[in-house]
Amino acid sequence: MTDIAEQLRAAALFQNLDTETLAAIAECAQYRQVERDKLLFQAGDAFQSFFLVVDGHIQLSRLAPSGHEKVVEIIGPEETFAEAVLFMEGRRYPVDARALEAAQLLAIDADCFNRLLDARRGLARNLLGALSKRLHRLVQDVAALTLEDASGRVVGYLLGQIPEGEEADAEIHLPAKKAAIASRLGIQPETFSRILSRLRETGAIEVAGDTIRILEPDKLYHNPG
Amino acid sequence: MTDIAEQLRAAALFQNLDTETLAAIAECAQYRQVERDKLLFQAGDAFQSFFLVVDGHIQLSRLAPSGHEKVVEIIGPEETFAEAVLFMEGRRYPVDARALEAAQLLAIDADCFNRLLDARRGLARNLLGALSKRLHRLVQDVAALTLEDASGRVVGYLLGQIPEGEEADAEIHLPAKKAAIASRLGIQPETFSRILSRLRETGAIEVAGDTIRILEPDKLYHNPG
DNA sequence: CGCAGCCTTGAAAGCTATCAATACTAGTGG
DNA sequence: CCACTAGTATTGATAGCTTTCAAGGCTGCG
Repeated sequence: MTDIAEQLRAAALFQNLDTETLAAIAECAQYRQVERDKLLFQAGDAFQSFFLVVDGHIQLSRLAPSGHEKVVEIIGPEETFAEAVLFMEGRRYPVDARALEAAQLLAIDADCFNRLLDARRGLARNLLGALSKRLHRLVQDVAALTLEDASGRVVGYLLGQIPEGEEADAEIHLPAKKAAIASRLGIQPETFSRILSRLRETGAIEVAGDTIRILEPDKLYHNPG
Repeated sequence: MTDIAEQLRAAALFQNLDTETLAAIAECAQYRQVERDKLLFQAGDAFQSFFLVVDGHIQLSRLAPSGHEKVVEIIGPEETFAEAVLFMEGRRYPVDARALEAAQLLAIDADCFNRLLDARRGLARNLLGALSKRLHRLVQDVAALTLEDASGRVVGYLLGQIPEGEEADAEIHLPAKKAAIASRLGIQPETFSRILSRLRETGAIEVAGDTIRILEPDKLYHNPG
């Protein structure tokens, strides 16, 4: 098995595929580096490939007519993005993709992958699963944006970042600059900072740079602004 | 071709499928009526089938811990919903589905449809297309919720409701009670009402019950609260 | 006619954004 | 090793938009 196929296997999108199929996909893929703060693609660009993050973090964002930027998602290692564009009319990327730090990616060629899609059973199913999961997360985001206030969204985000099986005394590493995370949560950086301060003052969390330790999960709730 | 197959063909999800495949799907489907305000399913219910709206409108909503209800989407005739649940872990509906008015639906059995998915080429592709489209819309929603204020979202919604090729003097019929649409837009009914009033006062629109006429599209913009 | 539900309108309170200034951090160069 | 600088984060004060609470108006139906 090639190096690339090995990387692919790590992604949820490509799990449970036979080695032959993985090898075929690997033929469609090639490595790509992006420097910190560089654009990988821009909203409106013609769609050529989708991506698997091998190392680093990529930020997907949209620009508003007013000039404000909104972070839609922050993608980390072993996660894929832009797969959905394969099936969208127009075949253009709907968002900007920017590297938050120097990142290594695998670019999977759209046309090449498309040909595999009909031939290989299970591949379409994997994609459907991946899209459904993303869909579900987005629905949750929309609900959070309207049902919860800023504190609630921050708390929800922190809880969602807790690593598996580490409920007590969890330590979270923020995957991006605080301003980017604030945007992802639909709030201003200042508000994000203030909310963390309040949580810190109540003894719920401990903040040290981009590391946050959850001390008392119970205290996270009911901290209105 | 059966009556059911004919209905299926209307949905974007089942377009460009050969008649044999359509007939096979029709075998998985059966009619279902829902009375006004009745629940079709509830968040947490075991997933058994997804739906095509033949007539009427269905509202998908989520209940917050606080007891508030948020409308995620309003589904009209020839549209499908809950397809994504087919591929989600847990196999439970993530939202409530309620009829806004007496509605007729086609319920497509999940297990039955699932078996077709592997056998029939093109079917998976259609699903992928449908999910991608929905995904894209949700991303736009998320962006709108954070990039635009309440007026901007209302205006965006109105523009999105304009029927094809009717740019000038368009007439819009609101598909649901104003309170439901307000929730969909992430605002309170009072705010929705006030924003429509302001647009009316500026001469941009004309409101008569659930019918809205766009008089001067240019005036829709730049009407801060 | 009268009731119930929905929508509209008004006034006040609350949350978040904005503007502004100060700390802090990391990387650079003297 | 320290000073400097640019970017990032925090903190403060104010303004603005939206929500909330309340009351009045409208419409359709029994």
